[in-house]
Amino acid sequence: MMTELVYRRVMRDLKKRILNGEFTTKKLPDERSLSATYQVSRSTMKRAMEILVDQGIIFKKRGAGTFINPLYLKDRSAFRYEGKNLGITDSFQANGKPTKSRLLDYRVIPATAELQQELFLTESDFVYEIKRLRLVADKPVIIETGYIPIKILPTLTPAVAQSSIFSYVQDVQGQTVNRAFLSIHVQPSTAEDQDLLHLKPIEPVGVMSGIFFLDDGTPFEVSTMRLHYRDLKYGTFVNLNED
Amino acid sequence: MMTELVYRRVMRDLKKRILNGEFTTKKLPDERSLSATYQVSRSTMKRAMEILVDQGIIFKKRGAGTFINPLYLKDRSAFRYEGKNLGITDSFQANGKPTKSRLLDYRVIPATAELQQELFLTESDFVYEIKRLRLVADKPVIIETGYIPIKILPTLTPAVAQSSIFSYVQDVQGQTVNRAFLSIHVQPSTAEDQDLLHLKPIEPVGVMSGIFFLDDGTPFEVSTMRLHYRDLKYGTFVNLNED
DNA sequence: TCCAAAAATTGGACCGTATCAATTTTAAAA
DNA sequence: TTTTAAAATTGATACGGTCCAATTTTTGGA
Repeated sequence: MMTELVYRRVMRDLKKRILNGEFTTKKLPDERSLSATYQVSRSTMKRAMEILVDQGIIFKKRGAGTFINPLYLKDRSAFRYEGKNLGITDSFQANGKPTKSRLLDYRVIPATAELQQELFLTESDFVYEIKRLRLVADKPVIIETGYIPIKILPTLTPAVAQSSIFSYVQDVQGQTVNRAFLSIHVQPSTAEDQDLLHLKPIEPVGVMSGIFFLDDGTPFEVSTMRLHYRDLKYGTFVNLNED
Repeated sequence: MMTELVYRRVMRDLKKRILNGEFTTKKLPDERSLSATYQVSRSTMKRAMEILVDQGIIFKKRGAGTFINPLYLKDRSAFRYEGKNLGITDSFQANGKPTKSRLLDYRVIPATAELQQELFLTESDFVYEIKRLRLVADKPVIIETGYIPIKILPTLTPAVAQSSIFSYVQDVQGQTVNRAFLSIHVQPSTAEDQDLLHLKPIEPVGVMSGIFFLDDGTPFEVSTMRLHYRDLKYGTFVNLNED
């Protein structure tokens, strides 16, 4: 069992205290005092607080102090924007939706030059090529083509590929897929798109492609998802001051 | 003029070097060497690199090293809605081509139910409705509609609305817009879309909408951009398991 | 040659310090 | 009382260090 990291413990506790309304003034104690009460260094305290800042729960003003975002307490559900954009999270994680999956293709091929690049492989490496059609309520929604290095998942079978590969990874390897680099765009549809996704010839198709990483940073899968444009929904928080 | 922060200088330089292809092996020197060459502490080096990790440009593997995300270098799209350039309200760049902005509409209206939700307003609140057409090389590319509460920016004028609202906020209120919730989808086009963006009736339109927040968490603006679907491109780094 | 153990490498967590900048508070002056 | 200047507060940046965990490389023995 992994011992919980200090800054996460502090972060969680502080968050809990905020939600419990322990800070009636809407102002938190200063960093130095907080780090003293938690018996951690100020750097760790800052790290914990920074996460809450990113979540929009608190904000800091140099020279003045740290304050609780009143809107957060007022209506926390409004801060959970996830409800609006089930688009992608759904296809990442198997969260209880009535989705089915049909295996269109499943084979092992040598890694192409492009795949070698993207998954950090060599010429001698092989990958699974997995093509699936995802159905929601028996309607085809996503055509997904994914490539996974054999050496990462030597025990993969078609049966597994048909259901959730990600949870399989978690079971077998104890690792989670939790980061991805995604690129989203829309392009003219192919005949196959039109056929499977019920698109008219002139209608375009939505494409989400990206690399998925394991906990430890290993590139795990390269995947392209093609979907009806009406299903292309994506929402995210963006920090604007990072350039 | 503010002297540039050390970690930002290092971050920018490293980013530049990566994009220039200086690290052919797709592997960066280790943190300790890098901090030595940049003459900064390891903590500062980590801070600089962490930003690039968040941007999806590099990723790290403990014990192994730091690597360049191969997808990042490839597929650089026409528009990059990243960082500051995420300019729904403000500056967005298009490969150095000259962009113009035409004010289509500017009025004050009562906040609709939806706006009340998104901007935390009440029935008695009013908002500016600002509609602009953005042109790249004299061709209309984006139809943008934004809503800003009067009580946040009582002094806004059409002249300002045509140029940069964000920097205006900074000047007048000393606040920055530094976070946004951005959502992307595609929907059937309206007659106006078809007209302005040269879409055929059956072709859909790309929509990017965002809620922008000030430092203190106040929602500052709701904005919607409608654009030709071929221009709808977005790259992002996703973290799935956050508390 | 091959394999397992040991060593070196590399990123992660945490600590503590010094200095600075923005803001608020206090004290002094008008 | 009001205004102004100094002092204290508070978060931000930057430094450098220790220890640890994951991975890779080297080494030594079978």
